[in-house]
Amino acid sequence: MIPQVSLIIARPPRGDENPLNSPKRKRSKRPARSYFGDRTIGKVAVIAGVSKATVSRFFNSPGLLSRDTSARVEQAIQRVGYIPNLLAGALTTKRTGLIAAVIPSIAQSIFSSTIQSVTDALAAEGYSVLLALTGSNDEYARRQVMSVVGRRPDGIILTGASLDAETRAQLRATRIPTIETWDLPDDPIDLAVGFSHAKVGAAVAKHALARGRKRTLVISATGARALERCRSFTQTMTGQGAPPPALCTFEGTTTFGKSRRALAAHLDGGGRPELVFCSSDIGAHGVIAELHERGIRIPDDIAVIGFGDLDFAADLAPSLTTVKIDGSAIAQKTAEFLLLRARKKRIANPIVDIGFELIVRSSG
Amino acid sequence: MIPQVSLIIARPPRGDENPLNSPKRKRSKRPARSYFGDRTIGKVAVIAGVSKATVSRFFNSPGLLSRDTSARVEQAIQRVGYIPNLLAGALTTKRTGLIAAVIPSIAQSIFSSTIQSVTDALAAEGYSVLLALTGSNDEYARRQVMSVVGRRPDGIILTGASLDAETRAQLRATRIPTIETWDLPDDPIDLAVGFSHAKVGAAVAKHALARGRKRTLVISATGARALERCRSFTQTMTGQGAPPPALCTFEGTTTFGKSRRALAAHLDGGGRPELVFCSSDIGAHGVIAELHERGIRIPDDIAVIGFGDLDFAADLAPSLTTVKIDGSAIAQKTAEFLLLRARKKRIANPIVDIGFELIVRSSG
DNA sequence: TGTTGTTATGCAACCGGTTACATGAAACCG
DNA sequence: CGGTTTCATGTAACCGGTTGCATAACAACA
Repeated sequence: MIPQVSLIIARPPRGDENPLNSPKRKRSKRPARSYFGDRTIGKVAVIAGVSKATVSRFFNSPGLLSRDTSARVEQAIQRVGYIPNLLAGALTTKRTGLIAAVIPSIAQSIFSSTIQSVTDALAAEGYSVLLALTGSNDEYARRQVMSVVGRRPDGIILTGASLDAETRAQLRATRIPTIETWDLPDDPIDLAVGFSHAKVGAAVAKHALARGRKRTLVISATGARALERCRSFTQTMTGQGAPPPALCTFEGTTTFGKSRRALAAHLDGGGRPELVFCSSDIGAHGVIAELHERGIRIPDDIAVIGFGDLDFAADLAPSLTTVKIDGSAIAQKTAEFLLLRARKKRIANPIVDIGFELIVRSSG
Repeated sequence: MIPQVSLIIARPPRGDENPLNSPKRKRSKRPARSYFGDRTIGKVAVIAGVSKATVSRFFNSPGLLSRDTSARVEQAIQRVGYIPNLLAGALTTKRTGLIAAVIPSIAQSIFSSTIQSVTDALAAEGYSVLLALTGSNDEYARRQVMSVVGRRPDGIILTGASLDAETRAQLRATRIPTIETWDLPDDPIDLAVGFSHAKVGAAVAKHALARGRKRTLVISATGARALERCRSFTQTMTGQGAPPPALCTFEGTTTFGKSRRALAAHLDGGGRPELVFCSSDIGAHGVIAELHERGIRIPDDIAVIGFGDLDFAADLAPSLTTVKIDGSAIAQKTAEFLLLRARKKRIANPIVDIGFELIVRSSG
């Protein structure tokens, strides 16, 4: 009894008059109202004079309801301004309608248009995209991924993030459909849609050699994939008797300025490459600007090759020779895979090599 | 006693043989297993020999548990490989830890770095970002926003999207903290962090006039904000006796190529502006490229002014005169606002003008 | 008219957590 | 040493939906 008294004293929240004689008053209502107050399916049901189940069916299997009921429910929904709580539904159905996109950065990233396409494609099917930015810190990436898993997405798209073996194993253990894109890992977690960075490096090297350019410079970010292209470029060049390429790298994302200054430093240091291979078109753009400034002719004195075939590549002067990756094809295949998994269909070939194309324009 | 027996009989988990004599068999188990199977808080609790509540407290108020219990729970978590289901928790707490970012596009958008910063800042507090891409279609934007609301985010960040009055009203009615960024609407939904596009247009116009340039060309995307800058630029110019600026617009996002071709067309059509004002640095970049091609001197013959102070602006040749918006300050204030709202603190000044800066470099 | 389907709905048991309140044990106090 | 706190934990009622099963009302059929 005494605790009861102390309880009454401790709780004079709102109006609450008349708390007398309720010998075993059960839990008073929870405090934290959601912003939605009581605009729930239950309220709609009461107003429409039907059960919660019927309102639920109004949304999920409208065909079951009679014309009359359907109309009453619809009215009630309007009156209340009801918007279904997708979280609550997801708890039962085990389908959150969430797709996680894990990506190092969205600011001027080569991947962002892929994410854009995937998001568009999936939005049409009612999915929303959860964004997880990993930066280039591995430990941080791990935490981001685990946090994402806690939200039980229906799918995870990994793009450009490098995860350690343990995180990959944990991810596999969740059994969440996972798609690695823009790469073809040796040991995929689940599905993969990408291309071989090694082949890209080799193809560019062969092109350079075919044009008789042997002294080369690589300007690259330090991402694992960019370095892989660089490695195979180097290997192919030296394999054909060319001298090992010079290498300038920088941390983080590629920018126009970083790349431009990298080239400037190299030239000032006495470097005289016949060809510069950049890890991104953005970098190539910076290189072209610097060469222009110095009055060096492209490609006669120095050829330039980029990566990505970004929207401006064809419009540069000279137009940029680069490697085109069909990002929207990756996006499309990725969306398709996710939908197949959602429908529990078998996927015959879970690893898709989307290929790439060396687009030879005037710069090299 | 009987329930015990029936329980034993009723549960021959697999193989479902022997369904005899269960007169009122209760609901068989639900079909759709989640990917996580039964790795739930309940399982952990059983293994650790405690109640679900205790496991929950292990995560949410670890201080309450005894050293011993805490250790046992932790072990059980490890053994099970348990990852808490944030959705389930959110249902009770009414805090989803989700922040929705509504934005027209992330591919090469001036806003994407703001989203990036906000995401980083909020990730540290345990929030995840839900991405909603609206495109430039109003109806589509409306649907995206409503779909987002169904997920009950703890906050909504509106950037660059234009919503009709009804959608805005609905959004206000949800009482979800909403921040409009990169703009200062007349009638904000809730909070706003931005700057006046009209003032930007006016400032650029005054700068042009101060340098004696009267014949101008505006190359702009058709977004509401870009047009607003254009409008006030025009008004200020004509107000000072200059002729009305010529105007080239294009739909969708600004690209290097679109902008470059727009200028080319204008010049070919006989236009002879003294200054070109672009709605984006990307566009200005294209303009500079075209002027270079034609051997037109910048800024002596034609000056160029951009918008955004993107990372390459200072590195162009000539370096680009542009309007700098402190996107990370917007992001920081936005994150701060959201956290304040989450903690139910009062916000003294809900509309923040972050200002802008005209950065005069060599191009104009 | 009794039987058997259909249809449209309601009932209530979940989903996987959180948390107000209850409880038992140990610590503290005069 | 009885009474009061404090501490650690358990119990069970939610959160807001979904859905298997039951049922009532009718139509169709023999």
